[in-house]
Amino acid sequence: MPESWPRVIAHADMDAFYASIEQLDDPELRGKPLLVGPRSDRGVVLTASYEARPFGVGSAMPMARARKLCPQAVVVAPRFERYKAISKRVMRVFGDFSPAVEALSLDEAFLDMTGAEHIFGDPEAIGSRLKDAIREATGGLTASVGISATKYVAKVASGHDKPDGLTVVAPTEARQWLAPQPVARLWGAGPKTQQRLAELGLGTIGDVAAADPRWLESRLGKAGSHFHQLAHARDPRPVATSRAARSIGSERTLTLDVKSPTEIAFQLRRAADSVGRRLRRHGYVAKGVRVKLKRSDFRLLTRQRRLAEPTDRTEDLYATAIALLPEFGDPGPFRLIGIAAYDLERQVFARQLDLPMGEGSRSRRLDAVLDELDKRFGPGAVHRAGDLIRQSPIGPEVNLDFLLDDED
DNA sequence: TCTGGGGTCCTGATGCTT
DNA sequence: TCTGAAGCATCAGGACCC
Repeated sequence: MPESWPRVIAHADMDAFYASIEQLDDPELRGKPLLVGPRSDRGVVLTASYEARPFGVGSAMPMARARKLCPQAVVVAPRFERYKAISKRVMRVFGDFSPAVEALSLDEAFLDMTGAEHIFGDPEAIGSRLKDAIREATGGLTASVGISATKYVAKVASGHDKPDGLTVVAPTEARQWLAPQPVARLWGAGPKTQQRLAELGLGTIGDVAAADPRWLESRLGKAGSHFHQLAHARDPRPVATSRAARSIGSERTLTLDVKSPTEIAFQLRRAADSVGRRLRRHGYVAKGVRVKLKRSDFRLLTRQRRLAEPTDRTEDLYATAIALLPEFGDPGPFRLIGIAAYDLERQVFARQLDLPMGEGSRSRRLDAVLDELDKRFGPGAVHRAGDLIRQSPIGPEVNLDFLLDDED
């Protein structure tokens, strides 16, 4: 590896992922402008195919506007299960190239390829082999790849020549390469920050690099010094292979705004059910519940409450959400209703510990589990709290879900 | 034109503890 | 016992990303 490459980081980004999958699955859609998103007008475009983009249509655009701009576009409802399945294939390809893969979403990831030149060749060779492998594994989907020595520059590079692009930026050239690009390419600078930067007379990444970092921080807070670092192509963040979730939520924009307490309660129940299911599936308990309501005028309101006991039970989430409602002091109507579980903690499932499932009534089986834990960890090392055994020396929690016959 | 759903992180206000 | 400052946790809101 040349000494000028302290790390080799690739960022791979699938091109118009959802739309390309729809075109792959249905040859009729190939070569046509296509929008993936809700068929109703109350929503936004998830992905527009490259044929639709010349009409000015892009993701996150309100569906109603997209249809006006491109009336001939075919609209397809998203099929997330299908996208997940293809994503798995793509991620497996990434895993063949590097043990250090950080997935950012279904369709993009960072790969730390440091030291892999001996196997795959120089950065250009790595990039084209990666693209070929993706195309082969998916039956024809393309990805754009950026390669540099930092995550940030690799990310900007992958977006430089879309679709089906490959951009390699040597670390010695990174700063110069970034300089003429607009501040919109700063990762983390959205519309508000771009506006602020413009007011400060900063239009390009080079302008940000040339600015005094203390002055930037005084104007933009922590983000100011962060942007200054990025503008100098400095980004020491490692490719993080795993991260624990911090919150799990479910929210829905309703077809019509709702005001009736019954309807609000029904939506909270639906959201609590979805969140509870996902907490249990992923082995988390939550220590807090947050309710989210969006008024008809789009003002977003949140209220949250910490729980006396961590939980993954739908009933607890729902009851807490209902109890939070009076704290909003706003009767609605609301266009969006949602719940999030936050302050998550991993728990160890009794099944994973190979504890006895026991026989007979629930309380008899519970006694059997407690006896076994006493034997393994000493009397009193664990105790029961609700439907969990807490303070286990082998993990934060032991879940007794399997004793709950009436659980879903 | 009229604004999704899944998240993360940051900031400022507030209240509790020492 | 009172008071204030410092430190910390929590909460609500906002910006951002894909």
